[in-house]
Amino acid sequence: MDESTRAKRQRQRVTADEVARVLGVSQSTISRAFTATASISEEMRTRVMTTAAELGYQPNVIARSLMTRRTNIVAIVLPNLTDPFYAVVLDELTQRLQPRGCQTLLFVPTPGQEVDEILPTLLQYQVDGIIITSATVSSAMARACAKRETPVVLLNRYVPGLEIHAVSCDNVAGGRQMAEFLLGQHHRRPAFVAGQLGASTSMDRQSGFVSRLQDDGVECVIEQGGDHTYQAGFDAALRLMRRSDPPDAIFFTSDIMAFGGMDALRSNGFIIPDHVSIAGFNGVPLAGWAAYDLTTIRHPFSQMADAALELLGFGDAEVTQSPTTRLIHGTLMDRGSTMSRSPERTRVRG
Amino acid sequence: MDESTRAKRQRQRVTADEVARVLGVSQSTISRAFTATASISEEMRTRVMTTAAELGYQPNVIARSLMTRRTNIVAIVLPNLTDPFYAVVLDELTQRLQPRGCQTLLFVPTPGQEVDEILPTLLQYQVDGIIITSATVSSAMARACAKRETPVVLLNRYVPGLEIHAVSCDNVAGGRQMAEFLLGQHHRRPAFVAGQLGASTSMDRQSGFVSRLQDDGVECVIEQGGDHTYQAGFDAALRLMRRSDPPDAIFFTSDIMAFGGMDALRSNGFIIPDHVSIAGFNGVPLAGWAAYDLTTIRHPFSQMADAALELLGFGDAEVTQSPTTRLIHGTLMDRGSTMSRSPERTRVRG
DNA sequence: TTGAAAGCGTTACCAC
DNA sequence: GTGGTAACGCTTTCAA
Repeated sequence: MDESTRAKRQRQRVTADEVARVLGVSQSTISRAFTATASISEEMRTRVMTTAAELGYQPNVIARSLMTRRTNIVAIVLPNLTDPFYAVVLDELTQRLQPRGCQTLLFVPTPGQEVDEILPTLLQYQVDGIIITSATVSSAMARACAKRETPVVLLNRYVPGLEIHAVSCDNVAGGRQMAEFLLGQHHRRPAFVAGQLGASTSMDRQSGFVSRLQDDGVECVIEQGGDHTYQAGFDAALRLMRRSDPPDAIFFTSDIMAFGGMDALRSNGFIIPDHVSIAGFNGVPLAGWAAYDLTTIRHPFSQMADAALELLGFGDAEVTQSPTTRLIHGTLMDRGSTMSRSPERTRVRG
Repeated sequence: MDESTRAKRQRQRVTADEVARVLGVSQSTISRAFTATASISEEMRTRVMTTAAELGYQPNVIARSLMTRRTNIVAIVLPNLTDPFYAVVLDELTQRLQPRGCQTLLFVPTPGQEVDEILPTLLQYQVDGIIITSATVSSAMARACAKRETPVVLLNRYVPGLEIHAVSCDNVAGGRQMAEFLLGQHHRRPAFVAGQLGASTSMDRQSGFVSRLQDDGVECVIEQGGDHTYQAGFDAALRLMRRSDPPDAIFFTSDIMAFGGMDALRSNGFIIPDHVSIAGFNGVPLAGWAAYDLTTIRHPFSQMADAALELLGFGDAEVTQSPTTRLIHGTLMDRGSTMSRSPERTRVRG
């Protein structure tokens, strides 16, 4: 390399070559100084570090990852950021990744865009792992990732038979818990507001809820919400309460829909929980605030994040695992949006 | 490269070399097929693309960026994700970056960690641009970025004299707007709840608010909130209302604090806005929901995101600009958390 | 412990 | 329009 080329490069950014030239050592030595396990004398390391600091040299992780095949980047796919549920999930994951020296690369599919479409783009970034929330992938894509040895974890979704890791709240159990709770409060005309058609999370909550109600011979009205939005919950609640046989409790498949439902009802003169009990699913922080004080099934956010990273291979155990599904139980938060329909009596389970 | 080496690599991932070998063309040709502007025959391009698809080849953007010096990654620094304000900001930015072929790399400083500390780590990723929200950097760091020709934009903060791009809501003007509005509603004992000590956003809102009040000879109580959290707002509201001279309006420096304040007051028997008017600053979606129906200054989220990307050089204009500060006016959202203190009379401004 | 040299998977430049 | 070859900035053998 002649001097003019070097000068030109230097203007751009400081490289290991540059530091080596200044110190009169080889470029390999610079690399070693920045590798914890490399064999290098303590004296040399400090010399390198000092000069590096002076010149403002920082190793280029992009160039490094070409050799090491590790980018220290984990891709996270989220359907949207406006639902506080995903904000919590992203927060939990990022807080765990950063101390491990990993950063989060965000992918938000546009509405209607399948995860399968964006996965190739995502793989181009050579990420060390992929976390996909509230969506699934084709088995072909799952194989493509496996072939590249890029671990993938589905978060908040699982697909029986699909050869892929999955971590989810136990939605069936959650639905049952809520049914049990509402039955205990002597509700007799419960309704369930579903999310997107075909979304397994919502269907599982529904099936757990409905089947537990049926155990006690209680029928359940099913209302299609359409999607997991405030507005969808808002509309669904009004449709339900305008029926000739309005429910005495509404279980929304997600908190954000419950918030919409509560606002709709209150704006229309209904008192919660006196006129109707409201329950949600997620347990986002807002559900605990006084304005909503929403009874809900709280996702085990921390445990889910821990499990996801463990399955990605970021845990303490460095074992490559065969596709595993982890179902974690949520916690019912008994709050003010629900009340017993016969407060005088204490229900005795038999 | 001998055959055994090639076989080993092939098992890992498909490279351009591999596609070239299969097609019996040079590796350069593969590269050209994936470069829109490259000169290559249409026939060859389709042949390459077909084989690439069959083999599952996708260009390695990490290797590419080593040559092009573009990673198509923009770093976004956010203090936390639990405040819905940042969820909106992140959402707006990501939605604009993705269509431009750019992805978002997230950095969340741990509490107490300065942005200056994480900037070196961030720069190692060779990102094409950096957006820092609600924080600032030292002039030394700003110079370090400038030297590397990595554009930086401060979002929701600006530092006069610092050689760095900045985009912010006009906080002084916002404070004045709110003062004007509350005066128009005949409030006479307004209070302001500040955020973190020394945060320019909060101080600017305060100074605009207070100075406009003084124009009308109205005094303002200043309450230190401490930080931008629900709990801080909760506590501050109670302190204010327990004074011997409680305010008739409370202007919180951020929506999330106002939410806490409203919940605190309602839980303690206060009626909003009858007993006291509440106002916030940010205009997050939740502020518009019926549960809070909060009067607030809505940040010009879209324009701020547009401006930030433009200053990063992602706009239509490809001009490298000298450090620019863009102040954009917010919009006062007149909602139900505030009311006129003398509804009979229409105030006539003189 | 250190230096030289061979990759890592691309793009860019130069001939033809 | 295409092939060869030199970067890009690093890590990692292999000798010394």
